[in-house]
Amino acid sequence: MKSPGFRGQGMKAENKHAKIIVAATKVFAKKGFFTARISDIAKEAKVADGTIYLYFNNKYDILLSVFEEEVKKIAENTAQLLSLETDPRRMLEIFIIQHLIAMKKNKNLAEVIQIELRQTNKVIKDYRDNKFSEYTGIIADIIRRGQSLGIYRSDIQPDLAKRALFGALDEVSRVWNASLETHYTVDETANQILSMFLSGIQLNPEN
Amino acid sequence: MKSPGFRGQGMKAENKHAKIIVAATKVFAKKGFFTARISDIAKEAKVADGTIYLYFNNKYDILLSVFEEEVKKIAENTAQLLSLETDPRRMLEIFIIQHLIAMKKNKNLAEVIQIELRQTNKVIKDYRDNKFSEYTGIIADIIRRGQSLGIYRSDIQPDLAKRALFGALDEVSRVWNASLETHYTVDETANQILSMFLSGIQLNPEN
Amino acid sequence: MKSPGFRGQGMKAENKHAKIIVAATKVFAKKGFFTARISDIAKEAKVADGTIYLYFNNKYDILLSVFEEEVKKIAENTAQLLSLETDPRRMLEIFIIQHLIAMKKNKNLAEVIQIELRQTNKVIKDYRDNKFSEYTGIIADIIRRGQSLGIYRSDIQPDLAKRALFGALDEVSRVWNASLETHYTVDETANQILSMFLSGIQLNPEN
Amino acid sequence: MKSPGFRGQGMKAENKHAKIIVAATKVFAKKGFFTARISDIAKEAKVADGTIYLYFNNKYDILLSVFEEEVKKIAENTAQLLSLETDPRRMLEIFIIQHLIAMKKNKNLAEVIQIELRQTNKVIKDYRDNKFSEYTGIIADIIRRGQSLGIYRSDIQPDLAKRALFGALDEVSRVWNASLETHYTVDETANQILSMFLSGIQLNPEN
DNA sequence: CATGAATGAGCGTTCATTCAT
DNA sequence: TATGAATGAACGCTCATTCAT
Repeated sequence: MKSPGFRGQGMKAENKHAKIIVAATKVFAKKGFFTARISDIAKEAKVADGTIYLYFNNKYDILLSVFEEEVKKIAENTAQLLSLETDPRRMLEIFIIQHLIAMKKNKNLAEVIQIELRQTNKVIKDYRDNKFSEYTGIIADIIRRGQSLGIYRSDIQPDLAKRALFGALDEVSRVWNASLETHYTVDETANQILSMFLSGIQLNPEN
Repeated sequence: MKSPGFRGQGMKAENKHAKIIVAATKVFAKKGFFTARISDIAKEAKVADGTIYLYFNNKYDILLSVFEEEVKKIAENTAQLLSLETDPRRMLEIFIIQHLIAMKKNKNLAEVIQIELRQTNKVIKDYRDNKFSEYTGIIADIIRRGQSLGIYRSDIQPDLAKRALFGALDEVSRVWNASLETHYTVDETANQILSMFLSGIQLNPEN
Repeated sequence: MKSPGFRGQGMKAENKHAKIIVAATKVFAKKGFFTARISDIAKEAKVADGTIYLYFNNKYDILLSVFEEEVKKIAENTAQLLSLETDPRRMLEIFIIQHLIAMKKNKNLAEVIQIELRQTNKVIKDYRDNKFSEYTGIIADIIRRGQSLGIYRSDIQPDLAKRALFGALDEVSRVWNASLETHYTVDETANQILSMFLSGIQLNPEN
Repeated sequence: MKSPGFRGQGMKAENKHAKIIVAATKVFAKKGFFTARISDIAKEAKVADGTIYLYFNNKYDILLSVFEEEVKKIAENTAQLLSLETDPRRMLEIFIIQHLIAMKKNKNLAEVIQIELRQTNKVIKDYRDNKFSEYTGIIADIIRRGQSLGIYRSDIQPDLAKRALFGALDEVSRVWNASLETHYTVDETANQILSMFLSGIQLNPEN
């Protein structure tokens, strides 16, 4: 990420940076990282091709920035909501709902996270995962808390369950964008996933 | 996919086709579809660049072929094993284990399925999903069978559960290739996923 | 070359123009004309990129200005010193020494003259040569004077000798900047060149 | 420098490589390295742009190759002719004549050597000079031989004289290409330079 | 069938120049 | 005058695809 000076920028620069991020998210989601052209992003953002390079080092830097900035928003929002809760069951519910809401609200972003970030090379993946781990790590934390409270089964591996839940959410919300089948509302979906997952990991399932 | 005539091919042609598929699977898994070059595949297959075009129409055709052929193997293998079973619980177990075994055995393929097929454009995705649906549809079928037998909760949407389970398996096995964390054996993983998922969808979970 | 109005400039403008010339000379010498960026010059001159276009029409105009202004200085200085002399041998000595001193003193300029002005196209070269001819023409004039005085060999072609001497001085002083070998002082070098050249063109060499 | 395989190339490949070298020499001479476009060279060589990259790594590699190959020819030719001579005066004559002949015969090359190789950065210059030193070093060797035989003045620094002579030849032949003035024949020019230079460095000049 | 040299369309990126402030 | 963000034309290079051998 770059930034063209900081004199009296105030808002102009911020706007342009944001405009490019939004445009890139849209274009990447629609065409994929490799198929997307810089000129596509520029056109979408209504700036010149060269302008993009005033704010980003290269094409991949745009992808990373899109990822970082957008994921940060979700992660922070979710973390904040969770800080008000103590019941691991409610916390799981919150995470699931928030994730699905975010994915549904920003379909472009969903694509970017789910699809584009599975590309490129290992180095990039590592970087991505470090960032992403912070987010998915929330799930594992909730599970561990539930286990220490005797609510969740102790034989469940938090890291495995974390992946299983994230994978389930990821695949489920992918449908919304691919629009391959009739799809369900966020609430329906969240309920289904939550009830399955909760029953699956709870010690004494009562539903 | 092409086929270079049928004059006196006998076996050579089949061998070359197969060699290219294997090479492509390896190269796509390692470098990704867009980053992989035709010459990489040719070199890996010990074949001239031009030879590839005797067996495939274009680069994307190779990807599709890799997908079709390899997925067909898994699907057929799984279908055959399932035909010997009637208990929806056992059937789910078989599916999960077989999928994870296949992913672990053929890491290249796992990457191709999980990563490469999330790229390219919508048209491709649709095509992919039609093919892939046959495979993941197995899960939905098992669930419906379990529901009609009164074993699985009737409030569970089979198509949603199908996606949730596939997503969970997909994400869980992704770790094996990315090797980001200490990972579990196939059996461990299968047990965890199975027990979570079974408890989650069973009407009266007793395990 | 431009000139930004003449309202109340006084001195500021002159300073800025000069600052840019100095900066450009330095940058061109270091990076070459084509590799040098306007922003490099602007940064070196501690001026905004756009400011440069208040004083020069374009990048090439800067190069020309650098050349013109700096060569003019040398030419005028040399011409003034020569006006006090009548002996063609002393005049040649003066030219050689002055040229080498100038090159040594202003290494950046030396690079600009020697290297940068050999780039660009024919049109430019012609222009350059017209300007430069005034300077190198001094050598031919000295030789002609010496020939008419019967001191220099009449079979020597002044224009050829002019080029030979300038080429020798040019190449010899190039070493100082490229610092490829142990190099000699101005005096040493001047003596060597002078004694060689004088012996070469004198009618009755007595040294 | 590259080469596309070595199976049964025999002549085709060689031809194409040579064609590109010739075309590049011509284009570089006409437009200069930086102003020359790869597509110019390709067009001149009647090949596709991409073909050039089958034989050269990049644009600069073409320049280096042109330089190396052409200078090697001159250097080898001159060295061979010199091996038949022992008189330092004749040897100097041979060098001067051969150099001027080569420059006159291949005007494109002359430009490339004289102009283009003064560009780019220090690293390149060093490389150039190492190569070029082998050639200009011949002059210094001749002078040293003449000094040890008592024919050339011992107070002359061979390395300085070497540069002076090369610079003189360089500048003199530059005129042929710039065609700025009426110019002399090779013989005329060689005679003038030789007689000046010989008189300049001989111990007892008798001409 | 097999080869791999040749092709050329296409894209990421740079940077001289402009212009609104 | 001065600034520097914005522009967009231009180019080096890649690589999927073709085709003469």
